[in-house]
Amino acid sequence: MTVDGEQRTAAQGSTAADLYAGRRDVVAARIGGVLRDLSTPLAEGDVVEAVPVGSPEGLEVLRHSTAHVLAQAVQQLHPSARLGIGPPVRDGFYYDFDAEVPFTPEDLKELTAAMARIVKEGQTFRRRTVTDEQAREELAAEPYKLELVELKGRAGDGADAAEGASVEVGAGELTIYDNVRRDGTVAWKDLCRGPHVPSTRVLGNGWALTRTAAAYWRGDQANAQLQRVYGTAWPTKDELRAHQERLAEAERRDHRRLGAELDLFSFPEEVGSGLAVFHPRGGVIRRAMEDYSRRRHEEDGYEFVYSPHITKGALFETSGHLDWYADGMYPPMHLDEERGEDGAVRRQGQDYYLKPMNCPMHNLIYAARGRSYRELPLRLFEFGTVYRYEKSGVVHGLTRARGFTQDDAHIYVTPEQLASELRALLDFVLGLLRDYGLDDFYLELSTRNPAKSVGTDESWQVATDALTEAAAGSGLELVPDPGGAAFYGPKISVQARDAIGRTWQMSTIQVDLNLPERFDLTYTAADGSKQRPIMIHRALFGSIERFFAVLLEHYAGVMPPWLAPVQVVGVPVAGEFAPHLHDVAARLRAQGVRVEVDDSDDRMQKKIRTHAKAKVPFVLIAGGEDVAAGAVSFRYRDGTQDNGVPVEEAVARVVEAVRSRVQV
RNA sequence: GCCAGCAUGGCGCAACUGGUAGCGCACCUGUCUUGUAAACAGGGGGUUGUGGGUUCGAGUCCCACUGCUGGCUCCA
Repeated sequence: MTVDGEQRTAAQGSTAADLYAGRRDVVAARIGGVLRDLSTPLAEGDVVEAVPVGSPEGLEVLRHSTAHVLAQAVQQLHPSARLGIGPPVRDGFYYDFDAEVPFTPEDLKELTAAMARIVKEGQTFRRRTVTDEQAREELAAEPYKLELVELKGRAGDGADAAEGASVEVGAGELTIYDNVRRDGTVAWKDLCRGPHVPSTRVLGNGWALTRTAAAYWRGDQANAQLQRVYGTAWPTKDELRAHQERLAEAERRDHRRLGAELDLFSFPEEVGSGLAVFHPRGGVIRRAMEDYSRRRHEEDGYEFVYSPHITKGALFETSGHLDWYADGMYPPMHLDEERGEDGAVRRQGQDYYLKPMNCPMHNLIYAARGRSYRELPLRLFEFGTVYRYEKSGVVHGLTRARGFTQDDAHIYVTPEQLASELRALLDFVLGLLRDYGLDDFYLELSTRNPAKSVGTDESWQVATDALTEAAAGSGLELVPDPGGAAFYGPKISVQARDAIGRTWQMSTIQVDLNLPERFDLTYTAADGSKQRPIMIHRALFGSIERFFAVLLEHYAGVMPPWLAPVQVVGVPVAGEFAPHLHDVAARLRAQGVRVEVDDSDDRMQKKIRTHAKAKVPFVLIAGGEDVAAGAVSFRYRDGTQDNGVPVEEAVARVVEAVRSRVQV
């Protein structure tokens, strides 16, 4: 047989476990290309590869096995709990249960203790094949597992019955895993495709339960709600700790936390859920972001428009938004209705809606007069604030708000212009994102969902082809997202990875042949005929508030100087040196630098601490030596110093850092 | 919207099984002021998210609402 690329012979009846007896890190084997348990007997000619616990597949096996131990613990402590699905997920696993009483944090502690006992006991996972018949019999008390068995019998193989279901029932035969105690008795069993680690001991102490949550059976809101327990699992305790440290780092960067700490924005309860107010310091950052974007758009041929926040409902009937998204819109205000004394309507009222989108307004601007092909591409841009009635459970800081401002542009082109405009647009978008400090991207192509879309197949094909071509031209990885498009057209979205590796959906570019139709938009072509323009929707930040949050988390609040609320603070070593710093500050201010001098009666060390915590990019310190030399001393945010820098040079250094938008 | 948890001065937290609110930072006042992350002293500030209930008595118990957190569903 072939073992990890080498020819070897093995005794009759030996297993993969025998081959890797000396390697404790091997948790499974790939035999003939299929992931199998180590206990699998080998046959002549088998091609065997080790699956180490640290490999992506090894981690999945480890995590899935940990999920089994969790389920065993749950049924041990809560015998009436019925089993749902328990797959591995990123960094860990979950298992869903139909439990009479929802789990509490205390339950989590008890479950952890019960799991630790099972792990320590060293139960082995034993695989056996069962017929559908046997499975139905053995799982008579597990209605959810039965449902998976039934689904397997129907179209497909059941693996697509629900997210994660593939770990329970694979293609072909059904298998049940018994958890066997040392004395040979069966502690617990579960319908499962496997494979599993050989013994619960392998799990060691590299796992932890993290939280409980509710989840709908098979991911459908119409189904029963199950109790989900999440956990994380790693090959070693050190790796578990490292993972927990990464979570702690993400928490330290949380924009909601930094927003309060740095006095940038808040969500007053009096205003309403999901509605932010920006404080002066947050306002500076936001304005710097917007100003730069505005300038770049001007340079790239965009024209700026403005539109109201509220409109009559008919506009959203024309656009189709009321058909598709009425639930996500704030309910209408019914205005102007008059009734007689008999209660009968004398004058018909009107429904007004807060706008959830800017595009219908921009279409009206386009349609305000006849358009010539000479005007195209016509690029209309607006920082347009929109309002969406997000469901209460999804509102999340600035990243999922009920009121937010899109940097929204609609570009009207002739069919001939579409391809080149898209290509240029993608360049423009990526370039601008890089200027804000993001530089690791991939693209996603969201295509038509037939159940949720309007328009002809041809128009969707044209639009999708144009986007695919533009994406290919960028050289970036393109991930398909079938059915992910909005109702009016396909889209490319730019996904950006931040400083700690998380990905965020940033810009979107959508090609739309449907709204121009609905709004009956036309232009006069060179031959005098009326033609239909194609519309491109694009948002670069998506939402300014959300982009603000992403940048804040990306930089962990340590904003590059051009975005920092206060760019320079002068700290005199003693009060008598303050005038020197005020002179320096005046020179900086004349160059547009946001600078303050700390005249408070704190001691110098305290002032440094204060401004370090505020993450001010440049602290300029001046004492007797600096004044005598006509210099200042730099203290950077990482604690490094550059002392005795001549004032002229210091000013130039700060101005250049701001101008070039570098991080310091 | 659903499930669970949480809500105490601006921020972070404390107050045993119900006995009438305290600390640190921040803020204000005064004194102090020479080299890179916290000088010292004093002071002000909370009807414990809102409304109702139980109780002799509620920050602590119950109900509703509002908001937040973590998931699920959703995200034009």
